[in-house]
Formats: sequence, C-alpha cells, structure tokens
Amino acid sequence: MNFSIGELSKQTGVKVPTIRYYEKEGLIDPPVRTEGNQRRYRETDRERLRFIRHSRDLGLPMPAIRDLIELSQHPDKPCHEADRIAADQLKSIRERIVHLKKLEVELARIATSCQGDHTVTQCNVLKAFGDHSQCLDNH
Amino acid sequence: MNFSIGELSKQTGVKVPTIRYYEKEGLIDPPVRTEGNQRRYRETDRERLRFIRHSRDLGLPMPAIRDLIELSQHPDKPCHEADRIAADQLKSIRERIVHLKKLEVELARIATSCQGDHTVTQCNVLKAFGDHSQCLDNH
DNA sequence: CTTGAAGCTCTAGTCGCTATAGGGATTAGA
DNA sequence: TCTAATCCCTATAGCGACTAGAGCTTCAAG
Repeated sequence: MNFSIGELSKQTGVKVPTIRYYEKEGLIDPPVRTEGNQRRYRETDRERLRFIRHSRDLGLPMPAIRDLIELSQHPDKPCHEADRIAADQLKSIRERIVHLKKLEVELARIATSCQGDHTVTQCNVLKAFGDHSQCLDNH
Repeated sequence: MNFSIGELSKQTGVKVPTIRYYEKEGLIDPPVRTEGNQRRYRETDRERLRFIRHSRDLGLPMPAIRDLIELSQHPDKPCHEADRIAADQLKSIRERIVHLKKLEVELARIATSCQGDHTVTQCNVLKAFGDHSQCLDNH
C-alpha cells in the first residue's frame, strides 16, 4: 500500500541515493513522510520511477525525461513531442554506433599490429596511437 | 623552434585550457616559461600532445594513456602492456556497439509505434517508455 | 608607446549518479 | 519492554574529462 525507499529501490532496481537524487531534481514528486521523517511511497510513485528507469536505460538524457513527464501531465495534448524525443534518441544512438564502428576498425588494426615479442621502441601499437595518419578515417 | 600554448593548440587541435589541464594531470611535462611566465613548447611536446589527442579520439581513458606514456619512457621493456591496452579498448568498444544495437532495436520500435495524430493518453511512445516488458531485450 | 590579442591562475560548472560521515527511526526478536 | 540490527535521514564531496568565467598580466605589431 505504502512503502519505504528501500522497498521502492528493490522493486524498481533504482538505488536509494538515486531515488533521492531524482526527487531533488524534480523527476519524482516528494512523497509523504512518517512522523520520523522517512519517505513513504505509493504505486503511482513506483510507476513513475519505472518510467524514468526504463527511459534512462534506453539512453534518454534527464531533460528529455523531464519533458516526457511534463507532457504526460496533460492528457489531452497531442503527443508529437514524445514522438520527436524518441526519434531524436534513435538518431543519436545510430550516430554513436557509426562512430564506434569506425573506432573499432582502427583499433582492430592497431591491436593486431604488434604480434610477437617486441620492445617499446619497436612497438607498432605505440606508434599507431601516436600517428593518426595511419588511420582510414578521421574519427 | 619554440612556441606558445595558442600555437600548440592550433597545431594539434587541442584547446588551450585542455592543454593546461593535461599538464596539471601529468600527461605532458611542464614546459619552460618566458620571463613573463608564459609557456613555451617544443616539437617533442607537440608529438606527445598528438599522441594523447589521438588516443583520446580512439576512446582511451586517461589512466590508459598515462600507462602508455610511462611505458614509452622505457625503450627496452617489452610492449605487452601496450598490446593489452589496445585489446582491452577494442573489447570495450565492441561491447558498447552490441549494447547500442540493442537499444537501437527497441528505440526503432518505440519511435514508430505512434504514427498519426494521437493525444497523450493514447500515446504508444509514452506507454513504451514506461513499460520495459514490451522490450525484446534486457538492455 | 600604445593597444588589443593572447596568456596567466583559480574557481566553479557540466552529467548522472555514487560514496561517505554522522546521526535518527524502525522493526524483529528476546 | 528492551535491545540490537537494519534501515533511513541530510549534507557534502568525488567521479571523468573537460569547459567557462573572472580578473589580472604579458606579448607583439604598428
């Protein structure tokens, strides 16, 4: 019915200090307190926190989550902005994949460039880290 | 022969405050100073900075770069550690790609789930952000 | 010799937490 | 009812790798 921050943490997988941090940042509402000043949460708080957690796991930055929460407070508004946020995040993830794949190519080359026993002066890995001109791409 | 921090910045693409930061962190040696206390660099400093820059561009964390620099001061040592650092970084990049690809799948689903004009209460995007059970993967 | 760009140090802010310190509250068992 | 173990509270500082700003000094071109 009504549970402590530790219980909420267990149920959502969000660590206790992180829950307090989200409250401070305004992502979740300050809950009621016991006489001894401890937080007590309800199901709606748990849903909100799961929403935040899942959005974070998907890589959304906190301002985007803030926007989504704001939006969800206005049931009759159109939801274009939610669409846009999802599309932006997808785009950003795809850009990061492209970037990382380029790095992967270079690093695979570098990591295999020094097979066998070498000393530092002969080391192709060290040379490659210092010499961007060996790279196929501009990172 | 001997140039200012701004010149070094132009030649390497590393911003002036970042150069000072690297010096503070011990990645580059403190250069000589003019009578008026301004830094003056040499070619070797430029090479060192290019090494750092390129390593950073490839995603190496600063402690790894520190290790590589340390290593390069000992020309006769074997270079296994450089190999290991490169291999570790390649592994880490590949793991990140795998992770991001999973996110891409989920986000592509979410971003296309709400075609047409909906209001917030009907919004599939908002629902999907709140509901991890719709996902194929555990992120 | 003047002027304006570039340099100097120091501090604080970024993001999303996480860790620690030093205390108070709650709860289960004896 | 007492006590011990566990939980919870606030506040502050730290992470990584910079970046921005304030307030001052030095340099180089004309």
